[in-house]
Amino acid sequence: MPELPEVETTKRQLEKKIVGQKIEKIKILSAKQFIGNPKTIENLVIKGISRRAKIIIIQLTKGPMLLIHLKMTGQLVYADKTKNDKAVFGHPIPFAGGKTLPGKATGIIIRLSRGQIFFNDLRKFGWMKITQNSDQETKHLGPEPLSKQFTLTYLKEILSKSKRPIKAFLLDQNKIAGIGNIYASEILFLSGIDPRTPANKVKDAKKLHQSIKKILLKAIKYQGSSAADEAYIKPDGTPGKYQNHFLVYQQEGQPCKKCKTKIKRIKINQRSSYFCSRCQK
DNA sequence: AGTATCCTGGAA
DNA sequence: TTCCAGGATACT
Repeated sequence: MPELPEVETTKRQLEKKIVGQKIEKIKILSAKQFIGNPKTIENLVIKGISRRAKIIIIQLTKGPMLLIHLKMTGQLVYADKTKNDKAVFGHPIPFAGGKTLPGKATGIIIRLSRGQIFFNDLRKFGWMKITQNSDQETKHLGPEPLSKQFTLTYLKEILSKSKRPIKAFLLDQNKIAGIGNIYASEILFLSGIDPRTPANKVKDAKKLHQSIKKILLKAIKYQGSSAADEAYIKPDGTPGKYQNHFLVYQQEGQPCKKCKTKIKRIKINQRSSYFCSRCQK
């Protein structure tokens, strides 16, 4: 699930907690989700944490990095060490909202000097990967939409080269990195663009460019979206709040916030797309 | 450009 | 029982 705003929120919260801590032990419960030999990064110290598109990058002393992709249902939850879990690593500990960790979806546990990170992922699409060089995973990605590299000129240029529906186009990580299914719909509503419009037929690229930045910044401000089933929660175990501000996503049948027309849901490339047929042309 | 696939569970 | 879900890739 997590898209740029959720991954950015996760990165910011984790940063405050884990930088400077030593990785003591990695426990893998879901083998296919961990790529590399965990022993090679045990006893290394976390130097920093960053984000590229939807990938979290944890930098370690001596060079290696731990890359993490949450895919649809991944969560990274952090718990400080308490008297309860001091003795037994991986032993269930009480957590926010009456939950216990590890839970059924916990696939990987990283024990740090002063706490633990739980990687939970119901659908098991997410992964962690040890690498010396993140180029392989990031070189194909387009610019970060909130960076200076993402200019109006660039957007116009890539739009002109594609006939794909603009909704599918926005999900293409090679063009712009970090937008996912929630925010693609939100962005197009704010832009007043029908999601089926071929990319090269988009008239107001400037409006689209502004809307991409606006929506992503607003979603970061609200710490991401925890839609329906809490597939996404923040490292502190609590949900984000952008779902309380959805313009069209998951609003099928609800009145459009601008004109009261019922919001429609259609499939574009197998993915639900929400829009107002009156406001978006 | 489309479709199938990795997985699990909740809702219709 | 079928459909649906914040992602991305490997195929035809």
